[in-house]
Amino acid sequence: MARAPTTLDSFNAVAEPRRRQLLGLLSEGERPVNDIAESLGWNQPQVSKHLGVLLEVGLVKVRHAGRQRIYSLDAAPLKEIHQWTSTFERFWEHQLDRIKERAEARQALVRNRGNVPPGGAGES
Amino acid sequence: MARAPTTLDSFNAVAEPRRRQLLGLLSEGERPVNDIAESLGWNQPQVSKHLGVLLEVGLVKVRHAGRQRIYSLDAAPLKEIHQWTSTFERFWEHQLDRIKERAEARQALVRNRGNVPPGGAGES
DNA sequence: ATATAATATTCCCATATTGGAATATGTCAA
DNA sequence: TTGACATATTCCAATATGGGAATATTATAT
Repeated sequence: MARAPTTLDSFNAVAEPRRRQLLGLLSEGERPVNDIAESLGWNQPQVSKHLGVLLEVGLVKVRHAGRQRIYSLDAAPLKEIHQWTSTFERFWEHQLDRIKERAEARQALVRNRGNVPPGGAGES
Repeated sequence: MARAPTTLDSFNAVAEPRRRQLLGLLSEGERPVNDIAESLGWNQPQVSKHLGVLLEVGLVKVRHAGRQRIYSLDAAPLKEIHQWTSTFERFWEHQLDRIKERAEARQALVRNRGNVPPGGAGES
């Protein structure tokens, strides 16, 4: 089996740094393709291809204006990613606290027994 | 050029649903490989391979315990993803508000002119 | 109808993937 | 040392990628 297509979901679509860059640009406002190409310094087909992926997963919308296609951000699918990462928030939120706790535990040992366990901080 | 390797960053590592599942399991506590394989119903080499990717991007840690390797979650790298998606939070937070606003604008037009313009807001 | 501008699509290449099967490595016990 | 358990690695197939170059499509103006 191969890797899941980038058009499968927003997790895969957004794994590509250039597509994140593209979304960042569109967060400033809607834009036609050539504008984007010039702003980012990419060539036009590459822009169209990346926009195609983003379109398939619903991260952008298109509006036809004459011969231009105006692309705009539709960030809703990012909500799923945000929510998924949120379920792990507690693991990095209290990281510093836990480090502090360990340091304090070592301090207590120093005060009680007068020596420092391996890898620990010295006494005050 | 090919797609970026899954071991490049957490964005790529986490694009695979099975790896998200694995992280979810590890969020309940550290576990040896065979335990994971049994819990998820995967075969052992697959578990080792996915753990290898997660290890390379720093999403898990290993501890050797006899012939077992106990893997544990290290969610810190997910913070970057969380923060990136947060950048777009305002776009989905006020989405319902904006839909409501458009609906109200149409209602106002109906009251004023007695008809509804196609799909959008007309003159004031 | 024709030329031109704006965008999308196709073809190609080098590379990486996931899963399965088989095998290798490492660690303990007797 | 030998055997058994726990885990990692290798080899394979099918598939998908992203970039470049060339080309096709679509829409406008004359």
